[in-house]
Amino acid sequence: MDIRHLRYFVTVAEHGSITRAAEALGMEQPPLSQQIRQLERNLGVVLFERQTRGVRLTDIGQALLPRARTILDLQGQFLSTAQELARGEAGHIRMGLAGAVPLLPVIPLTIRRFREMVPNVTLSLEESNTPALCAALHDHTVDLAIIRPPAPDPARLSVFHLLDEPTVIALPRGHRLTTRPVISLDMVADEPLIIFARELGPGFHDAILSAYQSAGVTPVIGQQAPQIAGTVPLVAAGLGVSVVPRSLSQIHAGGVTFHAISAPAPRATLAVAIRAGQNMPLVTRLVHVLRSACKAWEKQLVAESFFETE
Amino acid sequence: MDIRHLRYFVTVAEHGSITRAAEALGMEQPPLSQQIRQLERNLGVVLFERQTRGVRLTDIGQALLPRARTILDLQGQFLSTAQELARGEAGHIRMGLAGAVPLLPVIPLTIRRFREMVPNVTLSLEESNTPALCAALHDHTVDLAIIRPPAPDPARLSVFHLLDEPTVIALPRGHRLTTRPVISLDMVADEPLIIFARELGPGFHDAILSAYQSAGVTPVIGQQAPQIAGTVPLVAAGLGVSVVPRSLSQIHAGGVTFHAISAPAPRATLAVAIRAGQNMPLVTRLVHVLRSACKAWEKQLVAESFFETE
DNA sequence: CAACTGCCATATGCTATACGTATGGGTGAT
DNA sequence: ATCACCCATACGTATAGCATATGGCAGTTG
Repeated sequence: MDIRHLRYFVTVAEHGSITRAAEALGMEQPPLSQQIRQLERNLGVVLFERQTRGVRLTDIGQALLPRARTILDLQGQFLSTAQELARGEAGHIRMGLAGAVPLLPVIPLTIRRFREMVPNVTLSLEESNTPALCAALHDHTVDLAIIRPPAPDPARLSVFHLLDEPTVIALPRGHRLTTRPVISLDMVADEPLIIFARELGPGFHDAILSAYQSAGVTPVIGQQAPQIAGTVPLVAAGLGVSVVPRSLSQIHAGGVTFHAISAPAPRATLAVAIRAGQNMPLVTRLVHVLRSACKAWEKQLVAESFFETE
Repeated sequence: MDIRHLRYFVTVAEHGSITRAAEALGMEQPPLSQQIRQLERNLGVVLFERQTRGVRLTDIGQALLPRARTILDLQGQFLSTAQELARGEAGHIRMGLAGAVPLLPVIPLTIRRFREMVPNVTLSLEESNTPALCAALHDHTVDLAIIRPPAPDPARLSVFHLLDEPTVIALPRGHRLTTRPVISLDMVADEPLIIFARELGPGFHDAILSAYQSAGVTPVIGQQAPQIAGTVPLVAAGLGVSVVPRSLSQIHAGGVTFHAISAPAPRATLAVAIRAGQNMPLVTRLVHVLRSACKAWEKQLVAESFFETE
C-alpha cells in the first residue's frame, strides 16, 4: 500500500464517483479504477459498493476513511515541516553560552529578537565553560555555542568573531585606589589576582596575563575561581583584585567597585562556534543574527569611547 | 514522497548505515542509497550526514524521524484495522430493535455475549417499530435490525427467522378470569382488545387478529397503544384486555395478571433483517450468533412445553 | 420502444521508475 | 602499503502505473 492509494481512496470517497475523482486528480478513469481495486485487494476489504450512479462507501470504507485522512494530513505536515526546517523557520536549537555571557545585554537581547523572528523555533540555553562547550559541539549535545576563543580544537569547528568587550578591575571596598576611575595594571601588580582556572577558559585567562606582561609586571596569582563571575565575591571577601569583562559591573555586589583599565588593557573576546559541517539553516541564521548584532554593538562601543576621549 | 521512502528513512536511521539497512530491508545497498538521496531531493533537506563509517542523522533528520515513525505506525494500524474489519473483529454496528424485544432475555444476553467475543467492536442500540427499522436499514441508519416480520419491503432485505415466542393475555385486577391460568381467546372476545397501531407492527398485529379469527370470534378493538409494551398500562387502567408476547410478563405492572392462551394462540415472531447486499463480516457474524442462540432458545421452549403437557 | 447518456470494468501499449549487478572513490585499520 | 568497509555512480532489466480504446450495464429521454 502506498500514500497514493490513500489519496485516491479519499478523493473517490469525497466525489462519490471514480470518474469525477479522476478528473479532480488530473488523471483518467481507468487507472484510478484499477488502483482502487488493487487497494481493495491488498487490504482484503471492499471499500466501495459499485452502483449504476457512481460508487458508495461500504461500512468498512466508512470506518477506514477517517484513518486514511489522518495519514494524509500527517504526510502533508511532514512535508511542510521539512520545508520549514529547510528554510530555518522551525526546529530546535540547543545553544551553549560561556561563563558570564548572559550578563552582556546584547546577547540575551539578540536571542530574544531571534525568537521573535522565528516563533516556531524552540531554543534551549545552557551555560558552561568554553572547553566543555566545544566538546558539547563535537558530540552534538549543543548546536551552537558562544565561547571565549580560542577553541581547544578549532579544526572541526567554525568559529566567528563576535565582539571584544573591554575589561574592568574589581576592587574590594576600602581599597586605596577606589577613588580613581581609571587604573593601570601595574598599580595592582603586587596584589593577589583572583582569576578563574585556566582549564575553564584559556583564552580570556591568557589575555589577562599577557596584558599584565605588556604592562611590564607579573601578577601574583591568588585564589582560583570556578568561573568568571565567581571572582567577584572573592574580591568582595578581600582576597585580592580581579580583572573581569565590563558587563560584570552589572553585578552590584556589595563591597566591590569596578574601574576602567588604562592601556594596555585585556579584552574579553566572544565568538560563536558551530560544527564545521553544520549546515542547519536555523543555526546559520542565528549565527548571522548574532554577528550583525555584535558588529553593531562594537560600532556603538567605539563611538562611546570616542565620545569619552573627547 | 512515498511510504516506502519513509520506511527506508527510518530503517537507515535505526541502523546508522545504508548497507546494514539494505540487508535489513532485504535489498541491495545502491538502490537504497538512491532512494534516500531522492527523498532528500524531494523534501529539499539533507537527512543524513555521510561519514566514512556509515551515515549519521543531521539535526533536520533528527527532527523528522519521529514524524516518519508516526506515519509508519499509523499505516500499520490502518492495515491491521482493515484486516480486523475484514474478519469482523473490529468496527461499529448500529443495531435496531423492534418494540419490547429487549424484554426477551435471550436477545440482550446474546448481544452481551457477542460483545465479549469481539471486544474491539462498538455497538449502538436503538429501539423503534418494525417499519421504521426497515426504512432505517435502507438509508443506512442502522446496519441490522431485529424486527417482527413481515418487513414492509422484503425485496431489498435479507430476513432470517429467529424465534416464535408464545403470547399471553393481560387481564386487569379484579377481572372475572384472573383465577384461571389458561384462557382461550373466545372467553375474552366481548371485551375491548387493547392493541398497538397496525402501522407500527403489522405482523404481530395481524397474528393476534387471525388467532381470534381461528378461535371463531371477532375482537372488539379498544384503545390503540403506541407500542407493544404500552398496552399493559392501559390494561391496568381497566380499558380492556390485551395479548402480548410472554416476555412482557416480566413487567410486574401493578394490577395486571398474565395468563397463558389455549390454542389457537398467536405467536410473536422475531426475525433479524439486514440489507440484501450487506456483506460486512461483523454484521454477518452477529446474525449468525443471534440465529444460533435463538434456535437453542426455541429448542428449550419446546422442551419446557413438553414437560408442561406431561 | 429504441436510442442515448453516464459510469465502471477490461484490454493493450508505453513510459517511468525501482531494483540488481558491476564498479569507482575515499577513509580508517592492520 | 595493503586491505577492508562503506557510500556513490553507471547501466541494464523488470515491474507497475498511466493513457487510449472499448465493452457492458442501468437509468433516462425522445
